[in-house]
Amino acid sequence: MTVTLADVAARARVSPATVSRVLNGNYPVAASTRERVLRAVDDLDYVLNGPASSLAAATSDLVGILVNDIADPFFGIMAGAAQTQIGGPGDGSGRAGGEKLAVICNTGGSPERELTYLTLLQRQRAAAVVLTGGAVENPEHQAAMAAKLAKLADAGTRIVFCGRPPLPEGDALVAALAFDNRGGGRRLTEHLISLGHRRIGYVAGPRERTTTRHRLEGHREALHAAGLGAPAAEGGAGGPGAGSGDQGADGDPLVVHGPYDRRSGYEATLELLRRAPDVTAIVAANDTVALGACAAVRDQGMRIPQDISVAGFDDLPFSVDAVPALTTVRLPLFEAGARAGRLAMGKENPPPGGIATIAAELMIRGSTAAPRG
Amino acid sequence: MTVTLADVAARARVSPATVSRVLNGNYPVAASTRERVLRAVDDLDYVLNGPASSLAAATSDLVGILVNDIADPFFGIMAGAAQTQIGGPGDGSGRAGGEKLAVICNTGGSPERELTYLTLLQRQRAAAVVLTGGAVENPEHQAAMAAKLAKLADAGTRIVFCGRPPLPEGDALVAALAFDNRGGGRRLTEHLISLGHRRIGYVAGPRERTTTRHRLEGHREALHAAGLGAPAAEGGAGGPGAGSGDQGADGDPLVVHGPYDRRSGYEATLELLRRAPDVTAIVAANDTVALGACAAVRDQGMRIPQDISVAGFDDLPFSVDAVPALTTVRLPLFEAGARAGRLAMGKENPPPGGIATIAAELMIRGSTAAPRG
DNA sequence: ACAGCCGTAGCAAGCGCTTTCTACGGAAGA
DNA sequence: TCTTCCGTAGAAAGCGCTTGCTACGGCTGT
Repeated sequence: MTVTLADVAARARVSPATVSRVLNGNYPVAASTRERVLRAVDDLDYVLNGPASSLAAATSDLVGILVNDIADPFFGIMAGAAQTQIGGPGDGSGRAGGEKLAVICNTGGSPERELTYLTLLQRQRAAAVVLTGGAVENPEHQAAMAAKLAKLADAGTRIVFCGRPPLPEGDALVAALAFDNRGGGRRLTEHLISLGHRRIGYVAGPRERTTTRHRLEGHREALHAAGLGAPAAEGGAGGPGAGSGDQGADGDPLVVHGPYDRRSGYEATLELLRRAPDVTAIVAANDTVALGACAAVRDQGMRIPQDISVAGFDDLPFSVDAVPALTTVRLPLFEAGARAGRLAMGKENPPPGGIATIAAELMIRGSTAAPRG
Repeated sequence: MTVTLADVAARARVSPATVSRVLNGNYPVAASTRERVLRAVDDLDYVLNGPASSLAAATSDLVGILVNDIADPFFGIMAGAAQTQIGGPGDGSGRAGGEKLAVICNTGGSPERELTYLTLLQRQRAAAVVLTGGAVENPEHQAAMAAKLAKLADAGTRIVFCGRPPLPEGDALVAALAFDNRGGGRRLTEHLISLGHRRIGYVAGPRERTTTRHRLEGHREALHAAGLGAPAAEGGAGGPGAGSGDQGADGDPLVVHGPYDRRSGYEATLELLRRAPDVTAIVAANDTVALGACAAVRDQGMRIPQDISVAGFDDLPFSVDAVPALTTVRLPLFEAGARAGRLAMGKENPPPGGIATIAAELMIRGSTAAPRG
């Protein structure tokens, strides 16, 4: 039923070995023979059997891209950009050789699924794996990840981090592209402070996430530098047994944690406004959350930015269209994703030290202004 | 270096066949033996070799999901939902059996890449393929797609369409979930007409796209029904050699085509306003385009909806947060994606006739209102 | 007590491809 | 003219797993 290499070989009157070599193009084959083989391939409509090929060659052409939530453009943009460098033609060069299949895996932010996907990828002998987004800061999980990644790495899989810091036990085998979340967070809050804000609410992302922590730390750095610091809750690996409440278990009433979604932004903002009616600005963990925050502020009958300023993070495409346009921190998601893709393909050399920090740029727009006289 | 089935077998003092059967769980194995094997697997940290397994079993656990643009939440939501039903655990049942690896492939809307991915998937002997989004209405491409899909289908790959109509030569092997784009488009325009609008501009998606055509047809149906029809340009497979201009080559000056992105919405709206300064409403091909349209309207110094109404399509998450909130047509993207995933997994029976139409719901919000007296 | 079964486990034959090693013919060098 | 070498093609040995078929006890039925 299905056409095999041998069928093609028979039709081209050559040996299977020759057909394989023509297809892989890594061995000298006379032009006339090649042509005959190619014609046979065409005539028979032959399609290589991937599993068989991978088995024999001990490598596959799969590249995994792990994301927390593919419905979120933050990840969609990075994943799409990475795929640009990995799969299909489209690089204009026609049916180029480096054809790989990019596999986007949606972990939903769950550590178990992350590990499961890594196993699945290991099972497929993936050529490379790109890990995007923030990592979960759970020692146990991190250890499991490190072990798994080490195993993948020495099975020949290239590992690339994109927008997340490398694991503590970072081995030299990985390349990492980390966003300057801390610096971006700091500059954003500095901007607010320079406008005259003194009481700033912060809608943070989920706890135990590097991204969440770094952005929040940047925020606090700015606050402290301006002498506005809340009780310092920094350093250490987070207080033990902080419970799961959204309440500022850090002891800081001006910070509320929640998932990275609109609803969380809405509710956390309401909570913040209840706790501290005197806040004049709200910083959200990301743009999506900021949108929810804006809605909440508006529903409370306040105007942005006259009554209260709101800022986001990421500069997703829709942020410029918010009304007023959202002040935020721009992360070059597409560029970073593309670079990660290139790194995964071995098309680009890893940065010195294996890790590069990607700058974040403050985008000042209409949603922030000086507090009312 | 790498642990193989045989190693596990040796350690468990059984034959490789037995280990395989324990792992696949499709053959009776005594409990005690199973336990011994499982322990050996654990001890050795064994990971199945996917390619070898796929080769021997002539099936793989890959499921492909084709999307036009993964950075667009429209696709991200569907893909994520589908993956929910396909990959990883997370269904609460722990390491269930039906573990599959969902592969999201980003075609960028390009026919060639679509075909390329299908070939790659065919090469991997994918268990199923989910095609999302509108199809390109190019006879040649459609024929190629039909041929490719037929080949996939009789290689045992399940084919599911999600949010796109099945191919003309629809064989019974596929299940299709089609959005009621035409009906949604019609109701949206009817709503505008009922508010009193008579001159309605339309920012359409790219030509040669089923989605674009259906939404536009719905719009025109409503117009005609109200006796507002422009020169009827319907039926037929589109005028030949219409050139590539954005201009209303259909002959309808109130319609401008462009890609499904914000920028296109912005520019097309400017063009529309120039051509017909008397329009009182603008319907966009989708929400993203609508955001661009809103920006353009605002930049022209007009207010929404007092001076001009704007409507979108899809009801993406950010639409409710636009200011004013966007009137649009809600498509149950998540539900459809999940259902497609289930269909792909064979967890759900295909709808009668193989094709189901998914209803679109009109969401009336603040961006549309009666035109100024 | 013996034939016949059922429940389990092993044997061995591939699955379709890659790749090392060998072979062969002709061109170039001696 | 004979040897050497290069360019090119074939033979064959796996890659690690699945699975049809066979084999072997102990149970049941008569």
